[in-house]
Amino acid sequence: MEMDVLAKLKGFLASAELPDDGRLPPERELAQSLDVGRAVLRKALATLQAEGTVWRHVGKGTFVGDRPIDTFADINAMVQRTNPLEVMGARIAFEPEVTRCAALNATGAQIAEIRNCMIKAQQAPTWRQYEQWDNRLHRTIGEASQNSLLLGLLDTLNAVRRAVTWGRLRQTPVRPPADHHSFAEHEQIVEAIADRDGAAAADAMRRHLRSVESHMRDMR
Amino acid sequence: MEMDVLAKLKGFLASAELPDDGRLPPERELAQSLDVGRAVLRKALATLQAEGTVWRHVGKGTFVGDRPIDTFADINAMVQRTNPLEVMGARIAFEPEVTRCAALNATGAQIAEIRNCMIKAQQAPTWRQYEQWDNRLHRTIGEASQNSLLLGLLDTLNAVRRAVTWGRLRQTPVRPPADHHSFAEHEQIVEAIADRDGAAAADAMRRHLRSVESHMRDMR
DNA sequence: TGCTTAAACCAATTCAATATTGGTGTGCCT
DNA sequence: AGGCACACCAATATTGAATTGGTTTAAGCA
Repeated sequence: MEMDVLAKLKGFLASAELPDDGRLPPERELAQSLDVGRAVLRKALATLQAEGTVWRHVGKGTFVGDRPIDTFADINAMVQRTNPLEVMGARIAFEPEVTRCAALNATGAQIAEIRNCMIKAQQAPTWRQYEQWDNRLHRTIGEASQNSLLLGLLDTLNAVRRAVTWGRLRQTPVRPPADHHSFAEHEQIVEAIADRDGAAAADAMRRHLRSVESHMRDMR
Repeated sequence: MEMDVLAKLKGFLASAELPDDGRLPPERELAQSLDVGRAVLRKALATLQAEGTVWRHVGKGTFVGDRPIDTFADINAMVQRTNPLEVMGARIAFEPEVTRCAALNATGAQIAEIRNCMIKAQQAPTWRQYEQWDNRLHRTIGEASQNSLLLGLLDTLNAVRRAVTWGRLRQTPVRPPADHHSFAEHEQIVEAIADRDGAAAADAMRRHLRSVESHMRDMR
């Protein structure tokens, strides 16, 4: 039998320069290069795969290194373990710092959109639409941080929040009152971001969320 | 002028059966259906969009309902969109606040375990084991926040971090030097938590992560 | 028999070309 | 002015062909 296809293969891996993603040529080409049949090459590749130095997938190819993790941040698990109080705690811990980054990195267009969301929220004729614009305001602040990972975490947080807060949508009054506490707080946040004042922005967001939290308690 | 294109459009929305994703026909078709020019239709659609009953995007179409935020709880998606610099930015924004919560809420047992992780990290004979204990230290701090949602977000952040930082494992020296900068920084963090001093804990963690970040830059 | 090779086929995936779609401008008409 | 038809653009969707790991089959060779 072909005595050491595996050794030959390892030699190839050592010598050949692989693209930065670690992909190595398809089986058919590689078999020709190494002057081996495909079946034998596959056996060697199988052992490499078994010992973890290589991973492969139909249609994608064969790669050296570790298989990319396919773990989802299980939002359902978080939802089951947490509660509205924790959600507010997490928001109070997290969002002010996101806001600080936003104040330092937001583009002019993003500041304009944040301000637009604020105005639309103030003018919202129903609570439904108010919350829609409020959500969008907070998320645009996340985008303005210019950090896609922070944005991803914020989205996760919001997904959990929506799942936890579900069902208890406010429908008591028809529309947010003109002196709704959030309006002034939103303005302070937007002002601080527009001023590029990170500390003030973080403080304003923290005050806003604390205010939301206390009103949540009042509602029960 | 066409007096009530908007009313006609709303009538269409009410009568016509939309596909379950809420997509409505493209502008050109819709204009013909309603027997209106595209420009006027666009004006009506613009108001609908402004009042939030509709969202639109180039290439996608026009949809009724809320714009779906492209929430990526998918860690792989986060990994692909982010980079090591963003990861450090997110850690610097997020972990200090988690540490603050930990200082306020940690149990005695958790403080003891955090301290234990710190000692084990100092004594680690290899970089591999050092990072293992370092990871566990940071995660125990997350547990000590007593907020399962914060912990979940921290886990997500760490999963992304591991995936992004993968492959560039340090192997230069055999073991962390005795005067490694992290050791003193870890002690400050643990002290502040043990003192129940939230602000000091957050500051210490922030200094620690900034230090890690600067050393990362030096490595290049 | 026992093992390899070559070839054909399959399903998952990628890739490139094409078609749609919202956004924008221009000229023409009333 | 304002409505309309038309042409263009950039972002997105869609489609079809090519690629790739996996599997089977048959032939070749010891």
